[in-house]
Amino acid sequence: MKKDALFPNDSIVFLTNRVGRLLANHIRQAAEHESWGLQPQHMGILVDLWQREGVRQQDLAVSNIKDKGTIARALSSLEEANYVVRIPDSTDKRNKLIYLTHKGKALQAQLQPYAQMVMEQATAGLNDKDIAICQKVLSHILKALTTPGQEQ
Amino acid sequence: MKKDALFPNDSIVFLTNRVGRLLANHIRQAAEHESWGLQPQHMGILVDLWQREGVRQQDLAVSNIKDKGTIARALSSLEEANYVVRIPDSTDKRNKLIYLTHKGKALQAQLQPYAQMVMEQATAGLNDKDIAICQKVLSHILKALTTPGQEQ
DNA sequence: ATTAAATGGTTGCATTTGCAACGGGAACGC
DNA sequence: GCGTTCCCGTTGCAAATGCAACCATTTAAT
Repeated sequence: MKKDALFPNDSIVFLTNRVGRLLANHIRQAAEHESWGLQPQHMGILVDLWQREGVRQQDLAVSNIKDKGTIARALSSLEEANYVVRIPDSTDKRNKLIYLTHKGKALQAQLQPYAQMVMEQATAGLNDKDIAICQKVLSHILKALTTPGQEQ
Repeated sequence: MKKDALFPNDSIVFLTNRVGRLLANHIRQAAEHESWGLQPQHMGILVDLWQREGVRQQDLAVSNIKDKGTIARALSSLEEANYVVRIPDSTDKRNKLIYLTHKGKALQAQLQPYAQMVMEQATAGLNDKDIAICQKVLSHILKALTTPGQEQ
């Protein structure tokens, strides 16, 4: 049993936590001098929307691993800043479907250089295969802990 | 240039963010029914202290990637709960050195089973070599982004 | 059909957080 | 010596967050 290595600083638990905040901070700071009024919380939501629009707030809450109330408030400011719109769902009036505005779509390409710059600095010296494995492992963990009832 | 894959949900930036919070949430919830009055923020600080005691608050702030004010308040509650003590540094009276109490040290072994349980669920189906590579990549990124002036 | 249970979004509240300002202490200048 | 600058910890403030309560709507039960 070499399994005592759960709490040490090189364990996945705490590495993901710290690397995650670190990367987000760097990208945000790199892009900060621009005129976009982006708050830290907004990035994760926008990333989701760049991949799939028309989702419910609840969907965004789940994939962002945040409370639905938190998402609701973040969307209010994103809507106020004209990045997204809330469209009532005609088939189920409880839902509001979230869509990007033109401004919200354009932001992806504008932020790209900053994200790329940070990632290049972060991964300099690493080979692409290891990075791919890291992504695979993290994706696996994400799925393992979010997919509701499977194991045992 | 296959470099468009920075914002997608499978990029390291957002995987680390979400997996990090997810793992921390799971461990905390798994251990929640216990009597320890632990708050989410406390875990990261304790992990550091389990590895090296007698550090300054500033050191904890840097390694936890949090504001020094945030760390100061977290330590106040940890101190109040009798997990740590602040010892004034006699050689430099600006510093306060943080040490674990007996209760704080004992907590590591008590939390271990919960952390292990969550990690086993999270990494079931992954091979140890890939997990090790993932840790290596994340450690590399952590160092690359925290070591002040290096490349370019 | 009517009632009960479940779901989605909003809001109040308390906690957590980062930022900035402050004060005490140390290091370096003169 | 004295003053300037820097570093560390603390605290006020505003923003972000989770939780829970609430309302509207849908679905299930009878």
